[in-house]
This record gives sequence, structure tokens and C-alpha cells, in this order.
Amino acid sequence: MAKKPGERVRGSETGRPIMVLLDQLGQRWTLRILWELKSGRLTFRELQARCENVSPTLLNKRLKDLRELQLIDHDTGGYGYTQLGSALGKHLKPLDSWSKRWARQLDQS
Amino acid sequence: MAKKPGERVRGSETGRPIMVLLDQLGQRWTLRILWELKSGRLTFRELQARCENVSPTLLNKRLKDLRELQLIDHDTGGYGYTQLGSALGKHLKPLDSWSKRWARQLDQS
DNA sequence: CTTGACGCTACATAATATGTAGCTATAGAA
DNA sequence: TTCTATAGCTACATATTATGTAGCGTCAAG
Repeated sequence: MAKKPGERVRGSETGRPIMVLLDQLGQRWTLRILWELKSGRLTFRELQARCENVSPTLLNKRLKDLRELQLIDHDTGGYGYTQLGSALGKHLKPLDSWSKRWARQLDQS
Repeated sequence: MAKKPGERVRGSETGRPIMVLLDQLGQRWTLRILWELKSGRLTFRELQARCENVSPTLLNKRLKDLRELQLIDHDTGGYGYTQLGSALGKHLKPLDSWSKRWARQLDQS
């Protein structure tokens, strides 16, 4: 289901890894799910609660994709990062402080 | 049109800046557009060419949104980062090498 | 043998994105 | 002045995705 590096995606015939990644992250809720998992494992229903109003249909689809892509895995504790996923998650962290600066600057104008 | 920090977005009633950001970046082509601008200013048509097959309708919508959000601006040289946008762009850069590692690891399994 | 949590699936409806065509404006050459 | 080229779009029908609600099957505790 999910597109892997090397496969064609929107905007890239060749399937360059970065393009595949950007395409995946650009799908609704993907970034948000990765964000929520930063603080530890969560069950399906916990994720549903944190992502206010996400539909179970779509949440499930994204979780499947992220598992195929080996960014998350699933055990009795729920869903959580793989090693790869955790490395990606670390790159997302700085966005929090950036976004606060952004909010401040937009307020001024 | 675009949602700003403080406004309700998918998955966040309160409009926390990070949630607004993740929602915006999670819209198709947004990340890709920001990625392409990393290497300098590009005209509308150059962007269209780099984002193979993006429709002008949507490209225009995203550019409008990103301008409202003060991440990019537009002049005779085309579209390019604002200061804020450039800071965000810097956070995207490490994703390239991460994605290569990811591709290698997926190949093995 | 019921209750509650978990991880989903089905499906109709609504929101978004795509693809193609083509319009308007500006600049430079003929 | 009229041709050509480029830029920045807009219109619109169609196709793809996402949403919201209902509810199913499984397991474990009480």
C-alpha cells in the first residue's frame, strides 16, 4: 500500500528517497501521528484521542503504512517508534520552537 | 484561506502553533515546495517543472497559503523563502540523509 | 456471562486534488 | 504594430482521499 524508496510517487518518477519521504509526510495525519509518538508508545485509541477527530479508517491506514515503512511497530504496549522512526522523530522536535517563533512573528503583522 | 497559529485546525481545537504547522505541512505538495526552494528562488513555471505533474491550480493555492503564512514571498526573481521560511527550510535539510539511510535499511529487509 | 478496552472494518458523504485548456499581462524582436 | 515568448495564473469536470458514524470480533478481568 505505502510507497517505498525506489517507487514512483507524486512528483518523482525515480523514487528518490527524499521524494518518497516528502510524499508520505505530506499525507494527512502522518506527521501528526509521528509527532504524538515522540513521548512514548500509545494504543490505537490513545492515538485517536490525541489526534482529535481523526477517523479510525484513516488512522488505521496510516499506521499500516508507517509499519510497512518500518517507522513504527506494534506490540502489547501499543504503537511506537522503531529505531529508524525514532531518528526521524528527532528531526521533528526542533519544529516546536520554530513554530512558536513563527506564531510570535505573525502576531506582530 | 490558510490557517494561522491560534486558529482551529484538524486535530487541534486550540491552534497550538506546532499543530497548525503540522497540519499545513501535511497538505499535499507543501513540503515539496519548501524543499525545492532550498536551492534558491524559482518562478511559478520552474516550480511546476520540478514538482512533476503538480497542477497549477493547487500549486497556486499552496503558494498563496505559504505567502499568507510568511514563509515565502514573491518578486521579479520568482518565489523564494522569507527569513522565517529559510529557518524552516534548514530544519528540512537533515531529512535528505535520513531518507538515504532509510532506503538502505528497507532494501535489506 | 457481563463489562470494558483494544484494534479495527464498512460505507455513505464530503472535502481535496488532478488534468487539461486557455486567459491576461509584460517584454523584446521583427 | 504585430508576432513570439515567458510568466502567472483561472475554470471546471473528473477522480482520489478523507470524514463521521456505526458496529464487529477478540481478549481479559470481575
